[in-house]
Formats: sequence, C-alpha cells, structure tokens
Amino acid sequence: MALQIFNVLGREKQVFTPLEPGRVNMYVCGPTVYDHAHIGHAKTYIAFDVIVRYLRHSGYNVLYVQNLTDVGHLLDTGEDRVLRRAEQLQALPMQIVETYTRSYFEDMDALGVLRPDISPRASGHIPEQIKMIQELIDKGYAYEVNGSVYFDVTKAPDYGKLSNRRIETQEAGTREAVRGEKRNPLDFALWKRAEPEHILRWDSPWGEGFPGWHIECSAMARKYLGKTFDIHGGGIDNIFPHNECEIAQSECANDAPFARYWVLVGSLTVDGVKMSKSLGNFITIKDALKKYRPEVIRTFMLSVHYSSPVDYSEDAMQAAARGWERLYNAYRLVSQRLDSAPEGTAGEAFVEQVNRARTAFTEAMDDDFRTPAALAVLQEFTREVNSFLNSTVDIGADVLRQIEAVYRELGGGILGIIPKDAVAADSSAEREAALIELLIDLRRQARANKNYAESDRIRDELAKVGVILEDRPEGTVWRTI
RNA sequence: GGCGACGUGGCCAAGUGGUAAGGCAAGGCUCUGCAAAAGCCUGAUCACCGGUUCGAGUCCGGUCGUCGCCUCCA
Repeated sequence: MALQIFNVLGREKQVFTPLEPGRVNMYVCGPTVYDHAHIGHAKTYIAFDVIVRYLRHSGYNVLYVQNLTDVGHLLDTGEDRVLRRAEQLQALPMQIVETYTRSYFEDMDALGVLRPDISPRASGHIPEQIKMIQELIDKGYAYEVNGSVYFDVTKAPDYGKLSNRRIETQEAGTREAVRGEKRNPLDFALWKRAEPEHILRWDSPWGEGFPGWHIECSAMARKYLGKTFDIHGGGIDNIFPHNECEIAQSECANDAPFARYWVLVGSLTVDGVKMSKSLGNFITIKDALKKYRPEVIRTFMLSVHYSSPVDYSEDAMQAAARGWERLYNAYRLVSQRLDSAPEGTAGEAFVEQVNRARTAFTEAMDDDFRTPAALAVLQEFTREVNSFLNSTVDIGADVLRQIEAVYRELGGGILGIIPKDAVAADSSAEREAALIELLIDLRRQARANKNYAESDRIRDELAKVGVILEDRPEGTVWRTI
C-alpha cells in the first residue's frame, strides 16, 4: 500500500506523491525562541521527527527545513516577544535568541528529535523577506502606510481556504483596532515601522522597521524549498491566521501553489486544560525530562495520532512508562540472549511472526502515520517474543538478530523509542556491569547453598541502588531502573 | 456569533459499513525458594434520539456535553 496522508488543505486522505519522485521537500513552522520549549513543542516536533524518519525509511530523500522565529512575533500588546524577554532579563535581544535557540536544540537532542537539515532564522533572512514584500506591493497585493506594509486580504481570492474561514464573517481583532492603518481589519502586517524604542530594526524601502511574523516562513520556504514544495507542517493552533497568511503571501508572490500537503498536529493540554503560565501548569521539556525518560515521553506522544489533541497527565505518563518498559524489557532480553546464543537458524519458524510484525507496522505508518497502531503492533509482537523466549525451543542467533532488528529499526530507527544500545558502553558502565555480575555470582552461590537470607540481601541492596535482578531459566539477568 | 475537532470498557486510546486493536489499572492462575519479569484467563454494543442500509462507533439529521481556534501560542 502506498503512503497516504491526510491533507488539511481539502480535508481528505490522499495518496502521497511528491513533486519529484523519490524526493520530499518539507517545511515545518518552528518555535519562537524567547523562552524554554514546553511539552507542547515536544508533541509537535516529535510528530514531525517520526514523519521524517519514516519518509526516509521509505526511501525518500527528505530535505527538512524548520525555521526559528527570532523577530517579528508580537504579543497582543504589540510588543515583540524577544524584546520583552530581553528587557526582563536585562540582555540583548540576540543573547535571548541565542540562549533559547541553544536550549531548544538541547531539548530536542535529549528527546531524540533529529535536527532539521536547515534551521533558518528570520533575522538572518531580512533581504529575502523585503524582496518578497516588494513583489507583493508591485503586484498590487500589498500597500504601504506610514512606513508599514500590509497585505490586502481582499486581493487574495483563496484567502481562508486552509482554515475554511471567510473574510466577511471574521470580526476584527483587538490588535487591529489599535492600529487603524489597515484598509481591512483582516489585513496583516508584512513589514512594520519601528518606533524609536524598538531595537530590532532594519533598513528597508519603507524606512526602518522589522518584518511581520508570517512573511519569514514564506520567504525562507521559497529560498530553500522552491515556490512549490511537498509538505508543510505545524501546530493546528497556527492554522489561522499564520498558515493562512503564508499561503496568501506565497501564492500571490509566486504565482504558483505553495505547499501541496498540509500536515497539522493537534494541541496538547495538561490535565484537561490549556497550558499557560498563569495557570501554573506550564511544563517545560526540561521539567518533563527530570521525571521521565525521553523514550517514555516519545511513547506517550506517539500513543495518540498526531492530528488529535492529547492530554498530559501524570497518570497517562505512568501508563506510557509501563507500556514502554514492557517493550524495552523484551528488547533487552533479546540482546542479552544474543550474547550467549549459538549461531544458526534454530527456531526459525518465528521469522514468520517477525515478518508479520514488519508488514503490519508498515501498513499502520503508511496510513497517515498511525503511530498508535504501530505501537500496538510492537506490543503484540512483544507478547509473541516473550512467549518465544520463555518457551523451550532452541533459539539460534539468526532469529534473535531478526527480532532485535525489529526493535532497532522500527522501534528505534523510526519511532525513536528504543535506545541504540541495550546497555551503555562507556568504561564506567563496563566497570559497573562487571561489579554487578560479580554480585550476581555471589548470590548464585548463596542460592545454591539455600542461603536465601544472603541471596535476598544482595538482591534487595542492589534494588536500593536501582539495579533489578531477575532469575530466569538460563540464569539471572539484571537491569537498571 | 463563525470555523474545526471530539464524546469507545475503571483510565489512556485505535478503529471511516460487516457484529469492537493495543497499553495501563484490577482480579484469578502459571512459572519462581521467595520475588521480579513474563505468559494465560476475566471485562465495553461504542453520549443520546431519529434516519439511510441486508448490515453503522463507522454515513445523514437533531439533542446534550467537552475542547481548540477566531486575539498570543507548536
């Protein structure tokens, strides 16, 4: 079955056919770097991470561009987010941008989110934005007033086609009312005149100013991906006005379709309500990582379809953690078994189950990246694997390697929920492993002598420092929590 | 008021016409010196009402409820 994607533009599931065979050009709206990233960002970017990983796994050559907004994204008070933060922290705007850009990548790296191929910054593409704005003015889609430039939404016939909004029915927002320069309330700023106190400013044909929020995406997408490209992603909360404005600007400036497939991710709530600083339920990725392993956070985010909203709660996270542990335990057992397994094809009948799992996984992912179904496939496969390992049949290294590959390639390579190595390989970890093995051997002797007080003491003491022992038919295995 | 989602077993969550995946929790059992891990067994007619259909969580209409967006947000 071919890959199908639900295209928000048109609201239907479509077979995915890239513009150029074998190649996917993809743009995803990135964060505004004025504060630490929160778990909502984690949901969005984990979703696209898995999409990119799966596209690559499917053989596509993907060029993944995700911008960093560092200028022009205003608050409803009209203040620039970055500038306000700079004032609060007594720092230069670009220090703020640099600080939170690093923080963002730090968080994404920790979550195992692969970096985009290009992470262009808005402030680094002012000339490109000015050029596009000028094109829009020249073509009659935009007009200049007092050093600011606005896009005239009445000139864009399709304005509203992504979010199904009609211009006539929209009420004017509060911010529009503040500034009465617009011809229509819904017109949006392409360029804004900088007031004297506004530090982030650039020269332009219309005087000193700064770009509007939406134009950066249009300009940078065009620069790196071309006028028309395959996939545009982002959070559903930006469908209006941001995404809608992008389409209008780009299609009017380029006389060409903008993104062909729109993939938007559902929002995240915390305990049923929207996350906000005033409610005190604002959870940063760094907070979450203190409590949960990155693989668990990913498992949680992927347990719901990307387009659906998800509610973050301690209970749900606990459930995800337990579910993840079951997968990981099985993977670890397979790896450990492999260390001592005889070479050969013994137990090869199980390969059928391996192949079935691979096929089912692919079918799930081909159907609009249904990660919940893909996770269910791994869970069912894990039940089969556990039964297989617990059975009395001889198992050769060949089969074990195939099972391990399912976890590594599908669980690790695509979903990113299986760590690369079952056990860390640095020298202190090796030393720790050797010491644990020594204790396990002492305990083995105690058990042989039916000295259970001693054997239990060893197990309990190890448990206190986070090392869990499990007695299996083939010997005692250990894991850390 | 407009746009858009959603309401499935105790909880989370799949499922877009043919008689309900998966995970967590719970109970019972098996294995174990005891554990741990694992396996097996046990449970829902899908908010409500009406309609289309041989047949509907699954399509249509309505009711109730929840949420998101329309103003900053991934």
